This record gives sequence, C-alpha cells and structure tokens, in this order.
Amino acid sequence: MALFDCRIDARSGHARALTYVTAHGDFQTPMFMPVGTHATVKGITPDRLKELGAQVVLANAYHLAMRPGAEVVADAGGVHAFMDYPGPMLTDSGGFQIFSLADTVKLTDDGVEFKSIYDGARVFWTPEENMRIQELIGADIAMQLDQCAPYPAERAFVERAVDLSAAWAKRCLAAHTRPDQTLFGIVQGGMHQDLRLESVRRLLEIESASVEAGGRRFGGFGIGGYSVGESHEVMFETLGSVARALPEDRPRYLMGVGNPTTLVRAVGEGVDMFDCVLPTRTARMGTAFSSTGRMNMRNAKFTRDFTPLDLTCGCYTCTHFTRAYLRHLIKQDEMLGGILLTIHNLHYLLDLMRRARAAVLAGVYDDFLQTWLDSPASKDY
RNA sequence: GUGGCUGUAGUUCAGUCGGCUAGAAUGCCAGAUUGUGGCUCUGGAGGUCGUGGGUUCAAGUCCCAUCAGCCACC
Repeated sequence: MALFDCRIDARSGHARALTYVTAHGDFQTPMFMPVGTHATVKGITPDRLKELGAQVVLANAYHLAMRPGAEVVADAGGVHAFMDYPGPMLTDSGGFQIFSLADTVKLTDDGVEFKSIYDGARVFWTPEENMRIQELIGADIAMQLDQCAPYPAERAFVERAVDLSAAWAKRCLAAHTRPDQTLFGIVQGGMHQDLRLESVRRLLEIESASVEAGGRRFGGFGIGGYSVGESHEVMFETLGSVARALPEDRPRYLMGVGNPTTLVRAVGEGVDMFDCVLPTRTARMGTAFSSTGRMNMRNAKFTRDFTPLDLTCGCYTCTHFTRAYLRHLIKQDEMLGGILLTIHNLHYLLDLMRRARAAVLAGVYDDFLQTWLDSPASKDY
C-alpha cells in the first residue's frame, strides 16, 4: 500500500475496521488517539505509550507555535524526533483554540488573530500560515483551520462557522504541499442536520475542484463541533448520518470525544477515530475508568481497600498497585498517582477500541455494542 | 518561684468602639472534567470561642479566678 492509502479490512453494520498508511507506520481503526498538546502526553513516556498500544498521538499547532515555536520543532527534526515518538502523529490546527480561548481571539474572513496566552504576543494566522506552521511541525496528519461553534448557538452563528470553515478548507487544501503529510478537512454545522450535510457537501465539492485542477484531496475527515455542551442524545440525533455522508474510503474522525460509551456507540454509527483529553486529564484529577463505571479515587471508601483498581484489567497499574495506595498518591498530589491513573485510563480506552476492532473483524459489532450498553461499565454515561 | 505573651473549625489564623446565625485559608467529605490556558473548578460538613465566675439589655471582645503552652528572669 502507498502512503495515505486506506483499506477497509471489514465492516459490521455501519462499523468499520480500517488500515491507514503513514510515513511513520500504519494505524488500524477503530482507534483512540491520546492527546499530547505540548508534544507530550502528560505524565507518560513515549515508550510506555507504545507499550500501551497507542498508535496515533496528537499535538497542537497553536500551543507548539507559541512555545517553543514551530521553527524550533522543525530544527529538532520535526515533532516525532523532538519528542521521540516513532509512530504516526496528528496536529490539530488551533481551530479548537478559537473556541476554547475565545476571549483572546479576533476572527476575520481572512484568518484569526490570537493573543498569546503565554506572553500576550499577537499572531495572525491565515489558513496558508496555519499550513506552513503544521508543515514545520511535521505530523503525519494536519487538520484544516476551522471554526467550532459553541452550543447552544444561534443558527446564523453556526451557518457562519460552516461558511468560514469551508472557505478555510479550500485555502488549506490549496496551500498544503508537504508530500509526507496529509490534510484532513473538518465538518461543522452544530446540531443542525441540514447544515452538517451542507458542510460535508462543500468539503467534497472543494475536493473535487482541487483534484480536477491537479491538486490534492483530503486524507480523511474530521467531524468537529460536537461535545461542546450538548447531551449525548442530541449528538447522536445527527452524528450517524453525518458520518455516513462522508466518503467510505477514508477515515472519519470524531474530534474531542472520549467518553467510553460514546466511542462504542459512535463506532456503530461509522466513526473510525477519536481523540480526547478526558482519560488523561481526569486521571490527573483522580478519576479512573473501570469495568464498573467511573471511580473517583479520592473517595474515603478506598482508604483501606487493598484490592486492585480494576480486577478485570491487565494494565501495569492494576497488576501492581492497590486502590488504597492509588488513593494515597492522589490525595498527596504525588505525581506518580497521576501517572498510574493515566496509564490505566489510556489502557482502558485503547483496549476498548482494540476489542471494538476485533468485533468488527468478526462481524459481530451489534452484539459488542449491546453487551457494552448492558454492562455496568456504561452506567456513568 | 516571679513577670510577660498566647489559648477561636482537624490545622494556621482573622474577628473593629461589646451589637444579626462567629469568618478566611488550608485540610476533610462529595461532585465535575470531552480537537488540554486545569497541583483546576463547583458544592457540603465542621466551632461548649481553654475552664469557672462576674459586669452588661447584650461578652470571642471588659473584669476576677483558674488551667494549659511558650518566653524571659530568679
């Protein structure tokens, strides 16, 4: 298979199992991608990530451009060499920071002005500049610059986000040149079915025009603008039809979603890739995923609980340490507490997606989904 | 032994001229966390104001005694 080829290994209902080729190795879906915003997945070494079976790791173009600077990362030999992660990587464009750092941002049709959260420096990013930055950083997959609408939002606001994101998709695709990197377009449209489908239609139109002119196509598609405050049910009203409106032959990436049950359900709707800070952030704050639902390891009931975190889990944390010890570490703000829960939570989601893939390959995804929904692990959904 | 200082929430402390249901921080208990501005955020519980007496309409606050701790000097 050639670079950025995507093979469909199996289907089961709407669920898919893909193999995708990058310059830093293949990855297989369904897949969860740990988030390493500052070119580090907090609290965990790259060799441990590999041991856990992580495939793609995320970094963030906005944060790396601010610190240490995209040129520094480029001079280091690119983000893989900089952080010593040998596998595939993906950079988010900074589009999400337009949303999350909204009060430091000025939007125009031509681009976005960020006021640095680190030193107040103002930088103006056109889509072209954003592509230059992401090419310097050098991940295998770059995301287009986009605008993510909040929820709830006026329909007119969401329409504008769709317009702006489509305009920027076109400019990103035209500006993107690096041969060992591919670009994903991003679907917006909030919770409006028609706007979502319109957003998909425009991305495909932009791609067709590009290909006709001898230009590039998208390597895959991000589904952005979900998990911004809406309920799960509201998200699933539109998610499936949006995912399946996207081309079959390329990955569909639901951005920013990491709730275990949402992942399992979304795979059933035809989504292939996910990323989220949830497993790593909540780990540092003391929350663990488990086969019986979320556990707050600060709780007093674990003071003298000398059993493993999760008896059904085979990760390093669960095979070596007790709940009492983990609670002690978290309560004391010892860094090892966050590290051990991060290992566990990442293992939990990575393993969940491996089992999902196995179910797709076996052609029994519906059973897998139903078994999941019937299990206590889904109860905190 | 004498003199002084200090006793208020688990802890460290604030508490005006005596005046509503005695506050803060931290700790404790619980909840949140979704393309990472997070040792973060949101709730909650917790006090016979060392003890006894007195003055006063009213005392954490003023007076007396007493106990404890600390300091200094014999």
